[in-house]
Amino acid sequence: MKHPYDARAIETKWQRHWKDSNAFRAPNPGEPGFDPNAPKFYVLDMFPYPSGSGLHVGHALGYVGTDVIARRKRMNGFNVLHPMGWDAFGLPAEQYALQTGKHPRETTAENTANFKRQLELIGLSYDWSREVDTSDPTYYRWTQWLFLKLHERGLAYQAEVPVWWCEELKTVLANEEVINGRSERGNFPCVRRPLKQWMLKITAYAERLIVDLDLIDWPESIKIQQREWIGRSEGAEIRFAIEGASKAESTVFTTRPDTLWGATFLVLAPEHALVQAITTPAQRAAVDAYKAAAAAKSELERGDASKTKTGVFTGAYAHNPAFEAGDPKGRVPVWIADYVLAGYGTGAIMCVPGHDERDHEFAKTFGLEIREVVKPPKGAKGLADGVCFTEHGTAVNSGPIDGLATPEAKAKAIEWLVARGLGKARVTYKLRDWLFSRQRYWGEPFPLLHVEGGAIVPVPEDALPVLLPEMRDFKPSPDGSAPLARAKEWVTTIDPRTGKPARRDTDTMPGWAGSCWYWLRFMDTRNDRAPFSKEAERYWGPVDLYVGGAAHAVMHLLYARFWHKVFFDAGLVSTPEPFQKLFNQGMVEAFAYEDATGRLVASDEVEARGASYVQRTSGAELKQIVTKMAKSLKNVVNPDDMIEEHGADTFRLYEMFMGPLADSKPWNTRDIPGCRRFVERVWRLFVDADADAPIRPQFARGAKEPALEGATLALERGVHRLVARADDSFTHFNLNTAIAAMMTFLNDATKTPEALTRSQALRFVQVLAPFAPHMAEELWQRMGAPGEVAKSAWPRPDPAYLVDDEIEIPVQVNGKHRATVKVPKDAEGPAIEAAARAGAAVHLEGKEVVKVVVVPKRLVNFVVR
RNA sequence: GGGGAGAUGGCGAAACCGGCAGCCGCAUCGGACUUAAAAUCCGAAGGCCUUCGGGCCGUGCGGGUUCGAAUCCCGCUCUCCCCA
Repeated sequence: MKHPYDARAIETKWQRHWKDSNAFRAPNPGEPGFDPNAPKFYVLDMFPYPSGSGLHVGHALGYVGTDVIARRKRMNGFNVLHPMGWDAFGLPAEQYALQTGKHPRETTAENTANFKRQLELIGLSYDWSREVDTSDPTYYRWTQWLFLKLHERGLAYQAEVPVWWCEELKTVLANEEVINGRSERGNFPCVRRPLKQWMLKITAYAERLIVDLDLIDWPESIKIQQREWIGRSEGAEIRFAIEGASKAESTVFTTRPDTLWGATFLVLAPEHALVQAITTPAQRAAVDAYKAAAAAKSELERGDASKTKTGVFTGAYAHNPAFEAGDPKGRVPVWIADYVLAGYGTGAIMCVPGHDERDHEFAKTFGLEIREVVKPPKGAKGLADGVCFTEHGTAVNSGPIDGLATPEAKAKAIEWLVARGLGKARVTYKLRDWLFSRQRYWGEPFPLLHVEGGAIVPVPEDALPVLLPEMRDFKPSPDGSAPLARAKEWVTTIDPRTGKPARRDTDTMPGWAGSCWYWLRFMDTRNDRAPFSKEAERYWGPVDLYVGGAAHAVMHLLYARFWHKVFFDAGLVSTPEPFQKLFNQGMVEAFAYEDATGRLVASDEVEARGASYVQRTSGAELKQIVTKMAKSLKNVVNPDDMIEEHGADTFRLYEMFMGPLADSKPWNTRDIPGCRRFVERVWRLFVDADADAPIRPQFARGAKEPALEGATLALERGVHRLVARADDSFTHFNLNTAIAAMMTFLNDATKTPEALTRSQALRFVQVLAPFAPHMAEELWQRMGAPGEVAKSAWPRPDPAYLVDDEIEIPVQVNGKHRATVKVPKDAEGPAIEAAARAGAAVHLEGKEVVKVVVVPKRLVNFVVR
């Protein structure tokens, strides 16, 4: 064989060609090769954290998807920006380092090299000249610079915030390292303890983060999740004076100011600043004990409404401002309870046990007064029936607002409070300010100096980056201070502005920091005077299509939007939103096997016996289930192995052929040969492996084009249908249907290979090109077509070829399919009906036709009696 | 606990605006080629029944709307994902 299909040879050849010719470099405006007339398209993957285990086939799904889209967009004439980089700072590298003693810088370099090798093996058309690494000083220099922009605008501040502390490990732990109040490592008890931390004031943007969701083309489900997360609620702040000598006052937030007249007690968060001051000596011991217990709980446990309510009386009383001074109904006890969170609203609530579930439970548990102030509408159950009524109704026992429906009662109550100076309307959000400090080593140092007198000043721009000091031992210190605090020479510095001694800030930024602006750096990666130039941003921004897992629905996508909006306000970017369209690819799952007891059996111990599966050692019958890929299940599939065995083109095709990009679906290595066969059949259609010629003569340059008739005409229709179906697949991201269309065309062409023309073959290869780019390029070259298929113009389907002259129309009787008739494609209603009557005559005989539904080009339905 | 997505043959799936359910593959079975096997090519195939004409059932379950529902509405079950 002189021209066998040799995936490895073809793929190596073209990957080298793309690299050597910078085929996918996207020049910026003003650079050589930039085409100002072409529209731009910025398609971005969520960049990966380069873990030690490398890419698996699930990561590859999104990357292959965006690559197919990017390649087709180039063929559609767009300037395509399609970059890739590494979200390289973060906890896992540091934990790995603590275990192995290998510096995170080394492991990160190895891991990114491995990731890049894997991505290149897949034949992805990234512009590698724009590669970024968030842990590289040339990158984090600008992360620090942008942080200072936030700092300048008053959006970064320090606060005492509770963090997880593990006494046993003598360290601060991140949220994700604490599970049910115990350390993930070692399972030791943890407590929340206050520590001074950097916070970012994302709450200042809460409203805009909600409102601007209307500007972007994102899945509604993600928008809903973000709105939920931000959790806007309207209500009022009301001031309750505390009884006694102190002039203390407690401000509560409520969404139901109309129920003020039913507030019979207050509950403060255990951490509330007032607690200390108002607790009576008799209650002090109980209060202190309760506070200590609350500190050990996570917010989840505390907020869990199903749990029995706990709380402690402070001994103090407050005055409900709805009532006259001295009115005993206005004298309400003040409790503390852990279901009230310090960070939400004002950290204090007024309790209306008649109309709030949790307050109701609490009052019943502790024997507090329950008063009805909202009468349920007719038919609904209320306090009279022993039920806590929380919906809208009519105000009763509520003085000035009696008789009003809940919405009006709310408004009137606020008016009444404002008039008396007792409260005001307020909107509050569940969203909390963002804890931005970590007491960790492997992250961006804060570019801040603590100078004499306690002030904190930014490091001047020209002194950036503040380099992460070289340290060998970066375990957290036993006193809870950050590892950087031990880099003594690094910490001790001078303030370049005054020449006076200063101390560096020793916290580092969280793993999210680098991903808060990377899409901007990609626009102008090598800029060393600014994070990115205005010209580049104005041309490339915003990202047209952002693809990643739905896992990042809130955290990353909210943080990224927040930073982008700050940049927008600072005049650094020209759009209020960073990502115009968002698309979530599905999870790639894998089969796993469980035995009769439900125990999981590793995939490599499983053998297929026809349609069933058995355990190789025991012969026990197993059930196939679908679950995520995990090392522990031994069902992780590595793309390297797949490519080694079948080639990158087959691998890419299978990734896309599995199903719609958005769906979760199981990887099934057994299915790959189908795609492999497709690739080989394409090759054989074009190349006679035993001949001398690199391509069958009928497809070579200068080959005679047969007339458009008979089988050739049928194939011509097929090509147009193929392109139309492929185009359609790109609007819905169900690229599997484009591949199905190619297979259909191939099946047809294989039946009458001599009828296939060079022009049809070229167009087929063009459609193939985004999916199987190496083979497409090879065939394109062998056909002697000009340039590269990657840069050729995507074919357009001609509607005239999309429909046959005669079409088949189903005929139904009473909605049941009874016959199929052939009619000319433009046949009108009466003609179709006549044909249908004839076609379904047997089924109409002796029946009375009551109604006929004729949908031209679609169907006919006879309704008979 | 809250939020999101989903359920179609043995398996992955297709089906545009409500109009022939199951395109295209996998696995399976039959045939051709071969000394043989692999590869390749051709063909069958949702289930049940059949007098071989065809008939009945069928898109997680139960209702509804409609000439007509995988698709729309109401109620339920189950699965997956995310957050803390």
